[in-house]
Amino acid sequence: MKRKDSNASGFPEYAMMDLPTMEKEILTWWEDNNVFEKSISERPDDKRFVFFEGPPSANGLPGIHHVMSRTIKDLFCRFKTLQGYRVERKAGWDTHGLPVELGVEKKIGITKADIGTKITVAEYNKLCREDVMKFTDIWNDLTRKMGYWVDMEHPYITYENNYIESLWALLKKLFDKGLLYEGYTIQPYSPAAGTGLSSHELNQPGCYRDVKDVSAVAMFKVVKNENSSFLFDNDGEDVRFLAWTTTPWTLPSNTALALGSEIEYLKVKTLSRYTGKPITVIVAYDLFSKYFLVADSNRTELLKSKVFPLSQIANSDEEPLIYLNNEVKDTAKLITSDKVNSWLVEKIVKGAELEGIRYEQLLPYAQPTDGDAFRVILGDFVTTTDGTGIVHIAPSFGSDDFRVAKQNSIGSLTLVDKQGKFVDEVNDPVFPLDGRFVKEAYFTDAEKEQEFHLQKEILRVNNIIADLKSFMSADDLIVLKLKLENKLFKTEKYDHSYPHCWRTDKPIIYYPLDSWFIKTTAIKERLIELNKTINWKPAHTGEGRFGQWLENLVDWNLSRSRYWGTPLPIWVSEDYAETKCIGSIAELKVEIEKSVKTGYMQSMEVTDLHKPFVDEIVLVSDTGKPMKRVADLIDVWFDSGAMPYAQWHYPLENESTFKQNFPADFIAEGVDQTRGWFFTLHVLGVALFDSVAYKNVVSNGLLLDKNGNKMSKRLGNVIDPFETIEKYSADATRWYMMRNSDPWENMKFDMTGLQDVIRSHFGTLYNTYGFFALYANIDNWKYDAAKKISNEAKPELDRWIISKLQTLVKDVTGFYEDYEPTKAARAIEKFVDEDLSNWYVRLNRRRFWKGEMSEDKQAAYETLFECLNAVSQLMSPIAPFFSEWMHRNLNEGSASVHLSYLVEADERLLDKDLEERMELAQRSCSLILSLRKKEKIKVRQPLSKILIPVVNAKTQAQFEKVESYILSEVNVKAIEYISDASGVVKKKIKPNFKELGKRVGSKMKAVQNAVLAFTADDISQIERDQKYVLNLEGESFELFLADVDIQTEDIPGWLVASEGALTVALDVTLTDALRQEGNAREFVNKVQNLRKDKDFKVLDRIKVKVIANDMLKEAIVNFHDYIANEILAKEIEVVDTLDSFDELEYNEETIKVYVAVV
RNA sequence: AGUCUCGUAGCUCAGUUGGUUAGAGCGCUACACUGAUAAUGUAGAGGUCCGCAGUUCGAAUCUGCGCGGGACUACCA
Repeated sequence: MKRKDSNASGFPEYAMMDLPTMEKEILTWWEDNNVFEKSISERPDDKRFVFFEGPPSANGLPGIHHVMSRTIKDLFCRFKTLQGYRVERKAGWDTHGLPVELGVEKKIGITKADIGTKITVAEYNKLCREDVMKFTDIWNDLTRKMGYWVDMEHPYITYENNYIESLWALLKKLFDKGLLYEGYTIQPYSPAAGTGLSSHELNQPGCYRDVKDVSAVAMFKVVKNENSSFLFDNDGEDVRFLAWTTTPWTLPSNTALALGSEIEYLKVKTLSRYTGKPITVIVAYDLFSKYFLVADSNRTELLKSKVFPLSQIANSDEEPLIYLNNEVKDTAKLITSDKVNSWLVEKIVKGAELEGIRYEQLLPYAQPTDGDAFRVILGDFVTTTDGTGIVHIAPSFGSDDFRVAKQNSIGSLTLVDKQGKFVDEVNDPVFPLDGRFVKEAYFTDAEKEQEFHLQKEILRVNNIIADLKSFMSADDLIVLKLKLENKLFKTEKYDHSYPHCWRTDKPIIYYPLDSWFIKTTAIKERLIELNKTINWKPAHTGEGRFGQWLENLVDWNLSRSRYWGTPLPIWVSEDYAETKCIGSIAELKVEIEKSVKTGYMQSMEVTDLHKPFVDEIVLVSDTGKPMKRVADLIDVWFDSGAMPYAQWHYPLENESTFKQNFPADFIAEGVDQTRGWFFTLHVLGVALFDSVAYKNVVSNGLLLDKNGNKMSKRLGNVIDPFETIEKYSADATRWYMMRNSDPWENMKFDMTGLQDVIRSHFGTLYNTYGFFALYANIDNWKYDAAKKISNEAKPELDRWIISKLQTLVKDVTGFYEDYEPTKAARAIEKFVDEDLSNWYVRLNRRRFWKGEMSEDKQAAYETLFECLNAVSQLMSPIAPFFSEWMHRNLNEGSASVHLSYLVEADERLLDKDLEERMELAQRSCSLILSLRKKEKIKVRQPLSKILIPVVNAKTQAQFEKVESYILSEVNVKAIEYISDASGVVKKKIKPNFKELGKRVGSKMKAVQNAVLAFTADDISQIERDQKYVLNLEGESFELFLADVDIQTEDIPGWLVASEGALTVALDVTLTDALRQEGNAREFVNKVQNLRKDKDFKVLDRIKVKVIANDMLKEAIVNFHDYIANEILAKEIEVVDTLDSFDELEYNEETIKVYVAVV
């Protein structure tokens, strides 16, 4: 930054604040002096603060939101360094995963289908490896420029062999603990492509498409037994559950029905619309009108009112409510003429009462062998938004189904194979289903044609459809079958959006697939328990979002069918009877040796743990069978969740390093990582070491544009971090982000806010420093701790700001320790702006520039120096550059502020009384200035007297100590204090609701009225006696002084202003003497401005000649010395004519003045 | 759809265990101040505290039901 002073000694002074340039200079200095390295190496090895860096994906470009999250990471690390901790920060790169694969595919113009044909897996992975690190330079550049201190020279990289080897070792530990198992889960699956799909893939554009499917409401016949008998009128009654499905092909695999426990269900007598037979159906109340004609909504309400409340139903003698064709009310007349509109509501029950009721299997092609089945269970996912409020459960074809079935020990049927065809067991004498595709879209045209002829023939032969017109899908056939068997209530076409496979364009199905899992449910309790020991910022993320997630934990599916990632180190024999989990390269080599000896493979070097190399390895089982690696890669979240271990190549080496660095004291990432990195870190910490992985975690919110929209390239509202830093500086950006709102809130990023921060905070501080440097250099003052003036010897204002500073140090340290950066930043801002700049410096300006060096001056320099020095430390975590700049300016030749040790608050320097009276002074000044303003009397015009009513001696004593500040600030000669006894003060009283409300409660209104009715005598009485007995409707209350607020309302004859309990009155009478003095000050002001215009030096002596009017003459005569002293004039001469002069506006007149340096 | 979260002045945000006149900064308007001067002060205008209902003597604050924004998870009969 451009220096103003040419001489190198003293405190540097600058021409203009230029933060971006300042930062570049500081960066160079840091690098030349290895400051970051020193900030670690100079701290003791045995006092560590452990930080984990969440690895960003180097595959994408950094954005402004990275500046946000990294500011948070950086600032707490810097803060802990100030406190004397050693804080190592190892950078990391997340390098695996689908985005990398997709990036490469886009780049070279292939699709997944081309892998293995147009390009080998080896070539493909090579490209991924090259491509993923392409932006590292840009990342490193941003890291440097934003002042984020992290070790970019020794990062952990998730694709490196050592890293992967660590992952293998950890997986093996899990395997040995029995926490790694093979199981199956319901996943999106494309039969046509023969592969499972991830949610990423399903969420690609165009995957969800609107299709028309056949939906069916099937009827499940209730088995009458003890549980269900209450649903039956007689033994012959045919009671059915209605359940809706958009995938009738899953009905043969139905094994349960799910109801909502709080949902109300109706038992309704009606007639089958297909067979005309009388049936009784169970359907949700809310959906009743969807299937049965109800005249109008009033009827629905009536229905409800007649059958409710539930508690009354049991012992109600009332007739059941019957509507027939909406009119006739007679059970006997329930007849066949109008099937849909004939109904009779008999009963209403909650879902919970129906739990456990059994029903007959709908389509008994096969029986489940893995559990009980065909029961009513309760599911929290059941709604009444559509369907019947009863959900058909096919555990193999829906994830909710699977989960709820497992919870209720319901058996399952998987009557569809991996090609998407019904298995042979679905063998129906009439309807050709076995071996056929469940979705019409899977058939080729030729197959469809062939199948159509077959269907036509068989339906004709069986006298079902004489002449079938078109192909029937599996859904159609099943619906037809149900219809014929009186198991169908209704069917219709249904439009909905359904996911399709992006490779084949065919609809996907949900299908149980083999996958490898980490059994997180086995350690669920421990995960929850240990989570409670983690300090989450904000707390609700830990308790709410994360806590809930843990409560509803499912096992972690590790398997991914991908190419570029960490291979699962598990080899299995062909019959799956034997399994080996490999935990290291060494172990793998031993196994390869064995295998080579057996002859299953050629000897080979292990150089890369990725596909396809590991897949070429065939091991030998203990019983001598060949073993192949399972094809899966693992979830990339395992990569990053394992970084506490793998970054050190632990557990294969570096045990002591690991132990020193686990668990983390602190981590921070975006809130979107709650179920990502925060979760996987936690799971692995608990599963492997029964420990939390981190003790404190800050999850920051999203960064939005200034209108609250998400930043996106499409909207063109993306903020470039490099441009922002270049233009406004990193410090201002960091400070703005931290001070604007708590980091866990979403933040609207607005450039004008950034400019405000520069102007108001950095500008003020820069100015304050500049002011200090200017005068300290004139006096050639240097800080010398040995010669310090004791605090007691310093004036009131100095002790005040020092006291304030102690509070600030204490508060800010506490805020940082609580991970509350916003509170810290705001406290610092407030101190700098309100206390230091706008009160301390403003009131003290004279002390700095007036006269020779003195002890008082020294005290002022010392005080301001100490404040600036402490502020630079306190702000250094958030604004590392500016604080460095100020610190090094203040302490010539010193080391970095980031190597310093944080000041501690000295409680002895705290003086609450002093702070209180200074606040009285500030508030008084503000009131008096507002009075002056109201009367249009400028501050330059002295006034004679202020009147302040005081309630007690202490308050008066407090005022007296700060009297001089008030008087000089508002330019008044004297303060007079009056007590109540004077009787001139008119007061008003009102109840203190907070105090009184606690005691009188509901009588508050009456008490309020009584208090408001107080006379002046009543008020003096309570002030004198400290209490007052109040009579209210025969009861008496003791009212104490603390129960009321008494304020001065008016002082007759004075100009009065009040704020809370503080009242000031101002005497605005102007005497001649006052007027003359005012005129003198006016003249001084004008001449001072002239000096400045003429670029006189601050210390230049001048001579003055003036053609004065009478008003000015008088002032010059009576206040000659004062004027001369102020304007540094050796002589002031009143003359009649002037050859050369300047014109000055003086009290609405123009005067001629000549000034010159002598 | 579920979970979490946010909603206070034109903008960005405070607002303690509920307490009666809801605050700050910026911006706007007006007026001052002036050897910190591309700084500063004072005043004014500006609010259905997202809505409705409830609890209470009293609700921005507590409860319920909605509305709107956002995130995550899920995509389901």
